[in-house]
Amino acid sequence: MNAADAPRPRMTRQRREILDALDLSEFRSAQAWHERLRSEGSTIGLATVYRALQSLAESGEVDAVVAESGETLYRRCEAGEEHHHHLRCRVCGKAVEIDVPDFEAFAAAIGREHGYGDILHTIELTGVCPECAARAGA
Amino acid sequence: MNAADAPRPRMTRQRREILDALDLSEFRSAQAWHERLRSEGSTIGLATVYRALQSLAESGEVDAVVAESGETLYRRCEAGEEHHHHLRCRVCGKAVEIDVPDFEAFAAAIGREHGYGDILHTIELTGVCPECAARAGA
DNA sequence: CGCCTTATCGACAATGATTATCAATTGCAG
DNA sequence: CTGCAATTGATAATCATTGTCGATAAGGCG
Repeated sequence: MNAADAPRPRMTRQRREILDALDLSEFRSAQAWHERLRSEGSTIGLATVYRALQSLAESGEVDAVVAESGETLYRRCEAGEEHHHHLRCRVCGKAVEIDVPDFEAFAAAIGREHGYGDILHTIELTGVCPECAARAGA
Repeated sequence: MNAADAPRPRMTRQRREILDALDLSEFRSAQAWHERLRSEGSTIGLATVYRALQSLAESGEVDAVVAESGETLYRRCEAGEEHHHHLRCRVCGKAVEIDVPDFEAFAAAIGREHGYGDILHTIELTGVCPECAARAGA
Protein backbone atom coordinates (compact mmCIF):
# COMPACT_ATOMS: atom_id res chain seq x y z
CA MET A 1 0.00 0.00 0.00
CA ASN A 2 2.79 2.41 -0.82
CA ALA A 3 2.12 4.91 -3.56
CA ALA A 4 5.84 5.46 -3.95
CA ASP A 5 6.59 1.92 -5.05
CA ALA A 6 5.06 2.59 -8.44
CA PRO A 7 7.68 4.29 -10.58
CA ARG A 8 5.82 6.49 -13.03
CA PRO A 9 6.07 5.02 -16.48
CA ARG A 10 7.82 6.80 -19.32
CA MET A 11 5.59 8.92 -21.43
CA THR A 12 5.99 7.26 -24.76
CA ARG A 13 4.11 7.95 -27.96
CA GLN A 14 2.19 4.73 -27.46
CA ARG A 15 1.15 5.49 -23.94
CA ARG A 16 -0.03 8.90 -25.01
CA GLU A 17 -2.07 7.39 -27.82
CA ILE A 18 -3.78 5.06 -25.43
CA LEU A 19 -4.55 7.72 -22.88
CA ASP A 20 -5.87 9.74 -25.75
CA ALA A 21 -8.10 7.06 -27.18
CA LEU A 22 -9.51 6.38 -23.77
CA ASP A 23 -11.21 9.73 -23.86
CA LEU A 24 -14.06 7.99 -25.58
CA SER A 25 -15.62 6.94 -22.34
CA GLU A 26 -16.91 3.55 -23.28
CA PHE A 27 -16.14 0.02 -22.16
CA ARG A 28 -14.06 -1.88 -24.68
CA SER A 29 -11.80 -4.87 -24.55
CA ALA A 30 -8.06 -4.45 -24.86
CA GLN A 31 -8.28 -5.93 -28.32
CA ALA A 32 -11.01 -3.51 -29.30
CA TRP A 33 -8.96 -0.53 -28.14
CA HIS A 34 -6.06 -1.90 -30.11
CA GLU A 35 -8.15 -2.20 -33.26
CA ARG A 36 -9.45 1.31 -32.87
CA LEU A 37 -5.95 2.71 -32.47
CA ARG A 38 -4.78 0.78 -35.51
CA SER A 39 -7.72 1.95 -37.55
CA GLU A 40 -6.72 5.49 -36.68
CA GLY A 41 -3.28 4.96 -38.10
CA SER A 42 -1.36 3.97 -35.02
CA THR A 43 1.21 1.22 -35.31
CA ILE A 44 0.90 0.31 -31.67
CA GLY A 45 1.21 -3.34 -30.78
CA LEU A 46 -1.40 -5.46 -29.07
CA ALA A 47 0.87 -6.45 -26.23
CA THR A 48 1.59 -2.81 -25.55
CA VAL A 49 -2.09 -2.04 -25.28
CA TYR A 50 -2.54 -4.88 -22.82
CA ARG A 51 0.41 -3.71 -20.76
CA ALA A 52 -0.70 -0.11 -20.70
CA LEU A 53 -4.30 -0.88 -19.81
CA GLN A 54 -3.21 -3.16 -17.02
CA SER A 55 -0.91 -0.67 -15.49
CA LEU A 56 -3.52 2.04 -15.81
CA ALA A 57 -6.09 -0.21 -14.17
CA GLU A 58 -3.73 -0.88 -11.30
CA SER A 59 -3.04 2.75 -10.74
CA GLY A 60 -6.76 3.39 -10.83
CA GLU A 61 -6.81 5.56 -13.92
CA VAL A 62 -9.12 3.23 -15.78
CA ASP A 63 -11.94 0.96 -14.74
CA ALA A 64 -11.73 -2.68 -15.59
CA VAL A 65 -14.72 -5.00 -15.56
CA VAL A 66 -14.90 -8.61 -16.55
CA ALA A 67 -17.57 -9.36 -19.13
CA GLU A 68 -19.61 -12.54 -19.05
CA SER A 69 -17.53 -13.89 -21.89
CA GLY A 70 -14.50 -13.65 -19.66
CA GLU A 71 -12.77 -10.82 -21.45
CA THR A 72 -11.77 -7.75 -19.54
CA LEU A 73 -13.25 -4.42 -20.55
CA TYR A 74 -11.60 -1.08 -19.89
CA ARG A 75 -12.83 2.45 -19.70
CA ARG A 76 -11.34 5.67 -18.46
CA CYS A 77 -12.73 6.88 -15.19
CA GLU A 78 -12.79 10.38 -13.84
CA ALA A 79 -9.40 11.58 -12.70
CA GLY A 80 -8.73 10.92 -9.07
CA GLU A 81 -12.23 9.69 -8.50
CA GLU A 82 -12.98 7.32 -5.70
CA HIS A 83 -14.13 3.78 -5.99
CA HIS A 84 -17.44 3.68 -7.83
CA HIS A 85 -19.71 1.41 -9.81
CA HIS A 86 -21.67 1.11 -13.00
CA LEU A 87 -24.97 -0.03 -14.31
CA ARG A 88 -24.27 -1.47 -17.70
CA CYS A 89 -26.66 -2.44 -20.48
CA ARG A 90 -26.32 -6.11 -21.31
CA VAL A 91 -27.37 -5.45 -24.88
CA CYS A 92 -25.56 -2.37 -26.10
CA GLY A 93 -22.94 -2.02 -23.37
CA LYS A 94 -23.81 1.54 -22.48
CA ALA A 95 -22.84 2.23 -18.89
CA VAL A 96 -24.11 4.70 -16.34
CA GLU A 97 -22.06 5.57 -13.32
CA ILE A 98 -24.02 4.95 -10.17
CA ASP A 99 -23.77 5.80 -6.59
CA VAL A 100 -23.85 3.13 -3.94
CA PRO A 101 -23.87 5.39 -0.94
CA ASP A 102 -23.55 3.17 2.06
CA PHE A 103 -22.04 0.17 0.47
CA GLU A 104 -18.51 0.86 1.58
CA ALA A 105 -19.64 1.02 5.17
CA PHE A 106 -21.85 -1.99 4.71
CA ALA A 107 -19.00 -4.04 3.27
CA ALA A 108 -16.71 -3.09 6.11
CA ALA A 109 -19.38 -4.03 8.65
CA ILE A 110 -19.95 -7.42 7.07
CA GLY A 111 -16.24 -8.00 7.14
CA ARG A 112 -15.91 -7.07 10.77
CA GLU A 113 -18.79 -9.32 11.64
CA HIS A 114 -16.94 -12.31 10.21
CA GLY A 115 -13.51 -11.25 11.38
CA TYR A 116 -12.34 -10.53 7.87
CA GLY A 117 -10.16 -7.54 7.22
CA ASP A 118 -9.04 -5.49 4.27
CA ILE A 119 -12.34 -5.87 2.48
CA LEU A 120 -12.62 -5.22 -1.22
CA HIS A 121 -15.85 -5.32 -3.14
CA THR A 122 -16.98 -5.49 -6.68
CA ILE A 123 -20.51 -4.77 -7.69
CA GLU A 124 -21.69 -5.54 -11.15
CA LEU A 125 -25.10 -4.28 -12.10
CA THR A 126 -26.41 -5.08 -15.51
CA GLY A 127 -29.78 -4.46 -17.05
CA VAL A 128 -31.41 -3.51 -20.29
CA CYS A 129 -31.39 0.17 -21.14
CA PRO A 130 -34.56 1.94 -22.33
CA GLU A 131 -33.54 1.97 -26.00
CA CYS A 132 -32.65 -1.69 -26.10
CA ALA A 133 -35.77 -2.60 -24.19
CA ALA A 134 -37.87 -0.71 -26.73
CA ARG A 135 -36.10 -2.35 -29.63
CA ALA A 136 -36.51 -5.80 -28.11
CA GLY A 137 -40.10 -5.18 -27.13
CA ALA A 138 -41.09 -4.73 -30.79
CA MET B 1 -37.78 -17.70 -17.75
CA ASN B 2 -39.61 -21.01 -17.87
CA ALA B 3 -38.49 -23.66 -15.46
CA ALA B 4 -40.05 -26.31 -17.65
CA ASP B 5 -37.77 -25.67 -20.60
CA ALA B 6 -34.87 -27.35 -18.83
CA PRO B 7 -35.15 -31.09 -19.37
CA ARG B 8 -33.59 -32.77 -16.36
CA PRO B 9 -30.33 -34.30 -17.41
CA ARG B 10 -29.76 -38.04 -17.36
CA MET B 11 -28.30 -39.34 -14.16
CA THR B 12 -25.06 -40.80 -15.38
CA ARG B 13 -22.25 -42.20 -13.32
CA GLN B 14 -20.21 -39.11 -14.12
CA ARG B 15 -22.87 -36.70 -13.07
CA ARG B 16 -23.34 -38.56 -9.83
CA GLU B 17 -19.61 -38.46 -9.18
CA ILE B 18 -19.55 -34.74 -9.66
CA LEU B 19 -22.54 -34.09 -7.47
CA ASP B 20 -20.88 -36.28 -4.92
CA ALA B 21 -17.53 -34.57 -5.00
CA LEU B 22 -19.22 -31.22 -4.65
CA ASP B 23 -20.18 -32.12 -1.13
CA LEU B 24 -16.85 -30.72 -0.12
CA SER B 25 -18.16 -27.21 0.09
CA GLU B 26 -15.19 -25.34 -1.19
CA PHE B 27 -14.55 -23.17 -4.21
CA ARG B 28 -12.48 -24.94 -6.84
CA SER B 29 -11.95 -24.51 -10.54
CA ALA B 30 -13.41 -26.99 -12.99
CA GLN B 31 -9.93 -28.29 -13.58
CA ALA B 32 -9.33 -28.74 -9.87
CA TRP B 33 -12.56 -30.70 -9.46
CA HIS B 34 -11.52 -32.81 -12.38
CA GLU B 35 -8.14 -33.54 -10.84
CA ARG B 36 -9.69 -34.47 -7.54
CA LEU B 37 -12.12 -36.85 -9.21
CA ARG B 38 -9.31 -38.43 -11.18
CA SER B 39 -7.17 -38.79 -8.09
CA GLU B 40 -10.04 -40.65 -6.49
CA GLY B 41 -10.07 -43.16 -9.27
CA SER B 42 -12.68 -41.69 -11.55
CA THR B 43 -12.06 -41.80 -15.28
CA ILE B 44 -14.25 -38.79 -15.94
CA GLY B 45 -13.19 -36.44 -18.71
CA LEU B 46 -12.34 -32.80 -18.30
CA ALA B 47 -14.90 -31.63 -20.82
CA THR B 48 -17.56 -33.54 -18.96
CA VAL B 49 -16.71 -31.79 -15.74
CA TYR B 50 -16.93 -28.43 -17.47
CA ARG B 51 -20.26 -29.31 -19.01
CA ALA B 52 -21.73 -30.61 -15.78
CA LEU B 53 -20.59 -27.67 -13.69
CA GLN B 54 -21.96 -25.26 -16.21
CA SER B 55 -25.33 -26.87 -16.34
CA LEU B 56 -25.42 -27.08 -12.56
CA ALA B 57 -24.51 -23.43 -12.31
CA GLU B 58 -27.28 -22.50 -14.70
CA SER B 59 -29.84 -24.46 -12.79
CA GLY B 60 -28.61 -22.80 -9.63
CA GLU B 61 -27.36 -25.93 -7.91
CA VAL B 62 -23.83 -24.63 -7.65
CA ASP B 63 -22.35 -21.20 -7.21
CA ALA B 64 -19.91 -19.93 -9.75
CA VAL B 65 -17.57 -17.03 -9.12
CA VAL B 66 -14.87 -15.65 -11.34
CA ALA B 67 -11.47 -15.43 -9.70
CA GLU B 68 -9.10 -12.57 -10.36
CA SER B 69 -7.05 -14.82 -12.59
CA GLY B 70 -10.08 -15.19 -14.82
CA GLU B 71 -10.85 -18.80 -14.06
CA THR B 72 -14.29 -19.76 -12.85
CA LEU B 73 -14.64 -21.37 -9.44
CA TYR B 74 -17.50 -23.62 -8.44
CA ARG B 75 -18.99 -24.69 -5.18
CA ARG B 76 -22.20 -26.41 -4.17
CA CYS B 77 -24.77 -24.15 -2.61
CA GLU B 78 -27.66 -25.03 -0.39
CA ALA B 79 -30.47 -26.77 -2.22
CA GLY B 80 -33.11 -24.47 -3.55
CA GLU B 81 -31.59 -21.47 -1.92
CA GLU B 82 -32.24 -18.04 -3.31
CA HIS B 83 -29.76 -15.69 -4.85
CA HIS B 84 -27.04 -14.98 -2.31
CA HIS B 85 -23.47 -13.81 -1.96
CA HIS B 86 -20.16 -14.64 -0.38
CA LEU B 87 -17.32 -13.06 1.45
CA ARG B 88 -14.23 -14.89 0.30
CA CYS B 89 -10.73 -14.86 1.71
CA ARG B 90 -8.25 -13.65 -0.88
CA VAL B 91 -5.51 -15.73 0.66
CA CYS B 92 -6.93 -19.15 1.47
CA GLY B 93 -10.16 -19.02 -0.50
CA LYS B 94 -12.41 -19.83 2.41
CA ALA B 95 -15.86 -18.41 1.82
CA VAL B 96 -18.65 -17.36 4.13
CA GLU B 97 -22.16 -17.00 2.86
CA ILE B 98 -23.49 -13.56 3.58
CA ASP B 99 -26.76 -11.83 3.59
CA VAL B 100 -27.31 -8.67 1.65
CA PRO B 101 -30.78 -7.87 2.86
CA ASP B 102 -32.02 -4.97 0.85
CA PHE B 103 -29.73 -5.20 -2.05
CA GLU B 104 -32.22 -6.75 -4.40
CA ALA B 105 -34.61 -3.89 -3.79
CA PHE B 106 -31.81 -1.38 -4.01
CA ALA B 107 -30.66 -2.75 -7.35
CA ALA B 108 -34.15 -2.62 -8.76
CA ALA B 109 -34.55 0.96 -7.57
CA ILE B 110 -31.29 2.06 -9.17
CA GLY B 111 -32.42 0.42 -12.37
CA ARG B 112 -35.75 2.14 -12.36
CA GLU B 113 -34.08 5.46 -11.71
CA HIS B 114 -32.08 5.11 -14.92
CA GLY B 115 -34.81 3.47 -16.92
CA TYR B 116 -33.02 0.15 -17.02
CA GLY B 117 -35.02 -3.02 -16.67
CA ASP B 118 -34.36 -6.65 -15.91
CA ILE B 119 -31.56 -5.87 -13.49
CA LEU B 120 -29.04 -8.49 -12.50
CA HIS B 121 -26.34 -7.97 -9.96
CA THR B 122 -23.15 -9.59 -8.86
CA ILE B 123 -21.46 -8.71 -5.64
CA GLU B 124 -17.99 -9.92 -4.92
CA LEU B 125 -16.69 -9.34 -1.45
CA THR B 126 -13.16 -10.40 -0.67
CA GLY B 127 -11.07 -9.88 2.39
CA VAL B 128 -8.51 -11.59 4.54
CA CYS B 129 -9.83 -14.09 7.05
CA PRO B 130 -8.66 -14.04 10.67
CA GLU B 131 -6.29 -16.99 10.26
CA CYS B 132 -4.59 -15.61 7.19
CA ALA B 133 -4.39 -12.18 8.74
CA ALA B 134 -2.66 -13.67 11.78
CA ARG B 135 -0.25 -15.62 9.62
CA ALA B 136 0.56 -12.60 7.50
CA GLY B 137 0.90 -10.31 10.45
CA ALA B 138 3.82 -12.36 11.77
C1' DC C 1 -36.59 -58.14 -20.42
C1' DG C 2 -34.16 -56.59 -24.63
C1' DC C 3 -34.20 -52.72 -28.33
C1' DC C 4 -33.63 -48.37 -30.03
C1' DT C 5 -33.21 -43.49 -29.92
C1' DT C 6 -30.60 -40.07 -28.39
C1' DA C 7 -28.27 -37.67 -24.56
C1' DT C 8 -23.94 -37.98 -22.69
C1' DC C 9 -19.06 -39.37 -22.65
C1' DG C 10 -14.16 -38.71 -23.26
C1' DA C 11 -10.03 -37.98 -25.94
C1' DC C 12 -8.29 -34.59 -28.54
C1' DA C 13 -8.20 -30.59 -31.52
C1' DA C 14 -9.43 -25.82 -31.81
C1' DT C 15 -10.33 -21.29 -30.06
C1' DG C 16 -9.54 -16.98 -28.01
C1' DA C 17 -7.88 -14.03 -24.56
C1' DT C 18 -3.88 -12.93 -22.32
C1' DT C 19 1.24 -13.34 -21.28
C1' DA C 20 6.07 -14.28 -22.15
C1' DT C 21 10.11 -13.72 -25.16
C1' DC C 22 13.58 -11.10 -27.08
C1' DA C 23 15.84 -8.18 -30.34
C1' DA C 24 15.22 -3.40 -31.77
C1' DT C 25 13.99 1.16 -30.23
C1' DT C 26 13.84 5.26 -27.52
C1' DG C 27 12.92 8.14 -23.10
C1' DC C 28 15.56 10.68 -20.42
C1' DA C 29 19.22 11.19 -16.63
C1' DG C 30 23.79 12.82 -16.47
C1' DC D 1 25.13 14.49 -26.71
C1' DT D 2 25.63 9.57 -24.80
C1' DG D 3 24.46 5.47 -22.92
C1' DC D 4 21.67 2.36 -20.60
C1' DA D 5 17.55 0.59 -18.91
C1' DA D 6 12.62 0.87 -19.79
C1' DT D 7 9.58 0.10 -23.43
C1' DT D 8 8.02 -1.60 -27.68
C1' DG D 9 6.08 -4.94 -31.11
C1' DA D 10 6.11 -9.22 -33.73
C1' DT D 11 5.50 -13.64 -32.57
C1' DA D 12 5.36 -17.78 -29.95
C1' DA D 13 3.62 -19.73 -25.83
C1' DT D 14 -0.02 -20.41 -22.15
C1' DC D 15 -4.06 -21.69 -20.35
C1' DA D 16 -8.91 -21.97 -19.51
C1' DT D 17 -12.63 -23.25 -21.93
C1' DT D 18 -15.34 -25.04 -25.96
C1' DG D 19 -16.09 -27.79 -30.17
C1' DT D 20 -15.82 -32.32 -32.60
C1' DC D 21 -17.04 -36.85 -33.22
C1' DG D 22 -17.11 -41.78 -32.79
C1' DA D 23 -18.31 -44.72 -28.84
C1' DT D 24 -21.30 -45.66 -24.95
C1' DA D 25 -25.21 -46.14 -22.14
C1' DA D 26 -29.80 -43.98 -19.97
C1' DG D 27 -34.35 -44.91 -20.03
C1' DG D 28 -38.87 -45.14 -22.60
C1' DC D 29 -41.36 -48.62 -25.18
C1' DG D 30 -43.08 -52.87 -26.75
